[in-house]
Amino acid sequence: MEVVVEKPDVEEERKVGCFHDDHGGQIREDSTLIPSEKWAMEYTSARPSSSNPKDSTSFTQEHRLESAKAEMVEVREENERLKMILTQITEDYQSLSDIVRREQAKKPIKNTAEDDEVEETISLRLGTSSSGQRKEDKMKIVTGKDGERFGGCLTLGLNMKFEGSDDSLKEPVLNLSSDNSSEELKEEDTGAEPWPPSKAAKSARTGDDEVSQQPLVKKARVSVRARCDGPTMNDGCQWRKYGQKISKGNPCPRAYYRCTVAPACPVRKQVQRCHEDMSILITTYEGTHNHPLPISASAMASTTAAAASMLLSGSSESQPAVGFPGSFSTAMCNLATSINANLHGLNLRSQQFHLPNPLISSITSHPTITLDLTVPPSCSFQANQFNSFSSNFTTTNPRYSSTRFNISSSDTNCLPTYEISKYLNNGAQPYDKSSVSLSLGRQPHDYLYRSYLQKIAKPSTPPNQHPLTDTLAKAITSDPKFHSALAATITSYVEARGGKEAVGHGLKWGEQHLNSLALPFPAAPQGNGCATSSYFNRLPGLNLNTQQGSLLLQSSLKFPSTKGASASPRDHNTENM
DNA sequence: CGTATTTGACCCGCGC
DNA sequence: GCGCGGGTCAAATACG
Repeated sequence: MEVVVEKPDVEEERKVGCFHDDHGGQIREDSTLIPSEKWAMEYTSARPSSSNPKDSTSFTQEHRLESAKAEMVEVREENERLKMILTQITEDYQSLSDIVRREQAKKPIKNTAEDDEVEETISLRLGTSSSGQRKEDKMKIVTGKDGERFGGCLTLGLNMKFEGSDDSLKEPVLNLSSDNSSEELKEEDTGAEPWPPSKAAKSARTGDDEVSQQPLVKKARVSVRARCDGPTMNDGCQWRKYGQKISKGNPCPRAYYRCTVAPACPVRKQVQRCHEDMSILITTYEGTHNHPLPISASAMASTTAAAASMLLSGSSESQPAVGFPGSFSTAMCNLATSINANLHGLNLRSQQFHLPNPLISSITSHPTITLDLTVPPSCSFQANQFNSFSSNFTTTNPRYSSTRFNISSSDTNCLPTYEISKYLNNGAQPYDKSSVSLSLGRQPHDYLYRSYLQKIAKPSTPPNQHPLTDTLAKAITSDPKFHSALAATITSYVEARGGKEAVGHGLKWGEQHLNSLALPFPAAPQGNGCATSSYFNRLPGLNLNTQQGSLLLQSSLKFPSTKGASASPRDHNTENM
């Protein structure tokens, strides 16, 4: 990185470029003055103001000098912040490496066949308890306890889920009912959804014999509906078509693909156009990659993994945690973040993202989660004009009231915004009595601010609503799973923004930041919104603004990326394998 | 010529 | 037990 110190006469125009260039250099080594700063010092000292009485613009030059100095200070402060972030990342990386090393040391060396057990962490926890239950359209999800096992970024969501494990996870059985969603199920059934269990059994041929251990277990599937011009979504992975069938109820042929990144990768996907709207492409993923993935592919993979983990995390709903739906929220955060990080760059015609009702289905006893990118959101974030997408998610578990998640994103150049609005009508109420809306995304500042102002201006929140910050604070402090969810969100976002530099840091980054900041946070804050704000504001790069009924968790994380725009998730998908 | 895709045959689970 | 339908295999074909 070369920095050219220009003469003052010509510097004015290039100064900004110098600052920009210097960022990496500052972070890299210089702890003192950057060259441009040095120049500013020399310039200011060597050229006293009004040295030339003839110069009628001396005042202007002096003014420029002042502003230049101010910019220097800002840049220097920014430099310090970036250095702190880098230091923290380095430390986190070290700690994560230690953890991984310890994990590997604990376990005997596994062969590649056993590596497939990573995939089993999904399949072993999902499935019907008995085939007879299918008639009742009910599904039992069985969760395991081997959540500690993880492999690579793909299992991030799953891994995170179990990091926050507690007693609620030890009740592994949950009945997920889709009774109130039969219509949607039918619709999906005529589409690309069915994935008979025979396939899972067949997959045993390819090496993983977990089916023999749990013959009734079905793999989780993630179906993505999106408007797509191309024959398939560019999800960053490499696929080989191995079959095509005309399925019943849909004249459009269904194509079968398998992942060819690794020879023994068990991941399959089905691609089928919706016969009702030929512009909609239905892609169904099954399985977990047993190999490292490029950033572009891991984005989609982590999204599907997060979606799958959200299926799994429904198990925690059987025991509602105090304040927030625990691992479910974690998985949702992972999903939301993964989606945010992922969907830019897919060759989608629409980036509206909608998780319709029902989201979770049990067609052919396969737990399936559908991510619908085709339905406009019903919320106020109609940000399509900003190249955004949003996701609405609604659980249909009749045991609990609607839990709604909204994931929105827009311009990748804009700061991401994590919004948790209407989080619990009453802090004392368990989440299952409340409407929960979680929004994660990137909004243009102006638009976000506008909608934000609208929310503030519109006193739609119930008069008896407790201060949001109280509720959130309680949730964070009382529910470690929400804590984990937040950490996962931050971590996932960091990975998405930081690319290779951040991938591999795992969840520890967000977790540790939260942990490190949790200490001064009162265990049971009482109506102290400032405490909450300061709590988040101390998180590097995160700004939290709280208002009644809405909470903005604004991230301005900046990474010393070598490429100026490489932090954009869109760029991650430009790598097409 | 190597690789990817196509396509008919086959397998298997499930419902009747 | 039989038929149906989804999923996979593998030979044939297409493509670069």
